[in-house]
Amino acid sequence: MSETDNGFLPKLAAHIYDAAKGADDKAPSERELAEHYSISRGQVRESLAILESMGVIERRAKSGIYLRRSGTSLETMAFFARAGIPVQPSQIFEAVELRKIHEIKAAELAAERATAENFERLRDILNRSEQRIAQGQGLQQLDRDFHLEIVRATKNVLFHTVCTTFYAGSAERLPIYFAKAERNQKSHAEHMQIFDALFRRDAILAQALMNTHLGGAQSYWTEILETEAPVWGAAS
Amino acid sequence: MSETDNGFLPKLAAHIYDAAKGADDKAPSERELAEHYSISRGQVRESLAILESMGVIERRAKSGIYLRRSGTSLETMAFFARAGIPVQPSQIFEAVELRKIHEIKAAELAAERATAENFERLRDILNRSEQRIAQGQGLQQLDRDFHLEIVRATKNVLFHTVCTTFYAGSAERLPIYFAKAERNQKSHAEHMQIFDALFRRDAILAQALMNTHLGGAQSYWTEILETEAPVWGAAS
DNA sequence: GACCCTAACTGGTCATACCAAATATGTCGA
DNA sequence: TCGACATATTTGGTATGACCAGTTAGGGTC
Repeated sequence: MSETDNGFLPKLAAHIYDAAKGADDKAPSERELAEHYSISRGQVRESLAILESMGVIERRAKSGIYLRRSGTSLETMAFFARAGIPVQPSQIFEAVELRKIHEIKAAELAAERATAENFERLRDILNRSEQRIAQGQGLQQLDRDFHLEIVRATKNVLFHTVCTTFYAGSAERLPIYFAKAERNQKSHAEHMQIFDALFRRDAILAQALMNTHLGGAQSYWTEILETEAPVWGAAS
Repeated sequence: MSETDNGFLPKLAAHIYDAAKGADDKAPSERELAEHYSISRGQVRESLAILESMGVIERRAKSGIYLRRSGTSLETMAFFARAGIPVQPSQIFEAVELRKIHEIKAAELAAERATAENFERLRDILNRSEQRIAQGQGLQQLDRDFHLEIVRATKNVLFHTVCTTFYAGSAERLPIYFAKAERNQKSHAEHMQIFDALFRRDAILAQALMNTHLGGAQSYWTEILETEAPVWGAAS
């Protein structure tokens, strides 16, 4: 969740998921988990309290711990992805649509509000993107940086937080998209165009370009969702 | 955060906030809190673990518990509001802007995707709004229902979840807006117009109307933010 | 007044125990 | 054979007490 994330929580969630999915959604008992990780029951309970507050599990008194697959909040989705728990295909489609809603508007606002610092960062990201492409590597991380920097340029911190959470939830499946070299090049070229539009403060053009840019990704994912099973985000 | 919310968490958060704001952001110790609520230290620690995972507090080993005012995630803001902890004015402004981004687009999508069920619910909300206005009462709850029903009509569950969280975070200050009768009438009239546009599947008009509708609220809050201190959401 | 040492405080962790409800097990009778 | 009932076990919920090792504050010294 926050910076205090110690890494144990996703591990525990993944453990519970693995054990629960084949056992009627029932997770191991607190005492079993404590013994498995060689920690006290109190520590297990602290972690379970957090997982319950996030809607990942449900604790029924005198009965057991049960996995909840219905959690659809942003934070929960991001957490699921981090823990390697697959999400529902419909959730992915919805996330992509919402991302489009956010970032087209972000492009418009960024064209108006971006400062020299934002442009500098964007330029740096584009330069490094070029290098990575020259080396034949995917630019999933830089793609994320580029888009989030545009959101940051809107100067709306809450907006940035929301979008960051979205990317955290999709981090697992971005590498699939950027596996093909042609997609990297196409993406980079479009990023360059968007940057130019932003730099020239052309909000209309920036919106249009972002629309096209994300539309391509959207149709790609739509296609994937219609043909493949939910293999992304599978447990490592 | 989720349905398991027992009501103790907001109370504890409010307690910590009250004690910490005048003491260099340092909260009472675990042992003090345990004695104050007549529960064991373990129970206190479970609650504190959740609060920490939400970014509300920070626990420094061997030192103490400290209030964090920087938490800007959606869930955290909503939680702050529920616990009666005032948020920063800038956060309110950002939330309003983000709400505008969301709901204008929601109006467009709803015009295309709304089903008979959605229209039925909207009609019901409008009817009840009329009754409330006739009785001279504010329609903060019905306003929320109206806007969220439009988002629901987009058929994007994640979208609806995000917007619901936003409203949860602003529930404390809505009554202020709807205290004046003229604002209620104006709001209701605009809702009627928006409904007509949606029903006629006129996405362009629906967007425009929603833009105007939210723009009015936005300028109102901007004005408030510039003139008043952050009194909304004050502890009850 | 600056500095240092010490004692109290604090979060982190563990072990143990008891409760009561839910669940599993085994027994007995039809 | 199978259903009904009594019993034993499991499980989450909660509380108590203890120890550790840094942090912090107080007191005393120079």
